[in-house]
Amino acid sequence: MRGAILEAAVDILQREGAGALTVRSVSAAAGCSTTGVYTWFGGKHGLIEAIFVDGFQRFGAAQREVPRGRTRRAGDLSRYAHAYRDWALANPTHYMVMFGKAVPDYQPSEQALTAAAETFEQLVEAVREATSAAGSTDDPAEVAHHLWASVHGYVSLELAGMHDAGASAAQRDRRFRGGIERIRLGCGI
Amino acid sequence: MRGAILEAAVDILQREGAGALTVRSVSAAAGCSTTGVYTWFGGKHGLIEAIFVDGFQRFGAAQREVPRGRTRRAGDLSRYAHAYRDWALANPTHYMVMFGKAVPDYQPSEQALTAAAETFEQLVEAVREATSAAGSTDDPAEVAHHLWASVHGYVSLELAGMHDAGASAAQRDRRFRGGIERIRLGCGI
DNA sequence: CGATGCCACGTAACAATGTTACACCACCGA
DNA sequence: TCGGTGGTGTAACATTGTTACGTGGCATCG
Repeated sequence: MRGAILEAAVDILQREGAGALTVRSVSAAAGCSTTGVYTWFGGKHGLIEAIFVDGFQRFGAAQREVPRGRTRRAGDLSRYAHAYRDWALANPTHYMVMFGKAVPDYQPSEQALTAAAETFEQLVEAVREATSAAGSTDDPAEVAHHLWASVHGYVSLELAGMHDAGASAAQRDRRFRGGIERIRLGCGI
Repeated sequence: MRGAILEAAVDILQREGAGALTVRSVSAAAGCSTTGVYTWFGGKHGLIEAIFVDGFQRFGAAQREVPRGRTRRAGDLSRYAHAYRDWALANPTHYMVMFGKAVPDYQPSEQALTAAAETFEQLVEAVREATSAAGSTDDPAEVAHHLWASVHGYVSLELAGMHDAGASAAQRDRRFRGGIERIRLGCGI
């Protein structure tokens, strides 16, 4: 039952948005009564938390599926960036629950943030190999945080619609590719 | 009356968060009935839109108050970045309404996004001077978007609590300063 | 085998919220 | 003076999160 509720909740979130994610709609889609959400998740807050953690697990799984070169080289990181953006664009509402306060008054618990941090650790590990291969002395965790923040910034602005009005998908793709280059090499000023 | 309602709404948003921003609470704080929100803003949606536009106006004003050097040099941009972060940390809920989908089912209208774009134009102008001073041939709009996205990414992750658990304010400040350097010079891999 | 307790579940209710219908009243032009 | 227009308040409605209470099935134990 717990799995069915969570699955229904994620499905509604993806298809109809955060505003349609109500206890009644979820329980109806899961085939139970509203009380089911309370017995299994303690309330809507707990359900959102489960969605949050589930999102980072799916997100981390998508990152792990990024094909790796024989030896980790700098260019490989652009594949992570594209995989990051692809997942976010494919799951925009889910992404916004994880990063954008899409649900008012929801604050992830310490455990939930720890689950998120585990996903981040994957990136740190990849960066660690890349920095050592590139002979850099930078702290991998700081570099990883920088990559995460920069890519998240691009994705977040894109999801918020903060683009030139009417930018096509191809234009957005090109802008993101240029962004990856600037993340790697600096902005030139 | 319209100004009183908007002022009350922003005040509640800042002090109690997006979850406490209800039509009744706003109208009570503004000293009118719930109908007032409908006569002046057409509903909660219109009120949020007004808050959105108001936020970008305040945000743009804060950016314009950044002291400028005699000639715009590259280093000046770090002052913009710090002003950006300072405003966001001082107005976290307002910032999240503008960028983070803090209110479910709210999608900024074309006009609202245009108002946001005007604030962005200020940054483009500043970048234009800096790129020409630095002899760069990059498109200022692309560089400005890159700066915006990168700084927004740092700020957004910080507001979302995506940090090492228990990072102090000083540690967060230092991380952001390092981030600005990496934005300018690249991440090293 | 029968009794007992526990746990999942549903029904129904409650408070809060966004929204709307309707009446009221001040003001203004004819 | 009269009619109308527009801002205002009251009250109601549908929806949402939440909880109290009753029910039934299932395991455990005498």
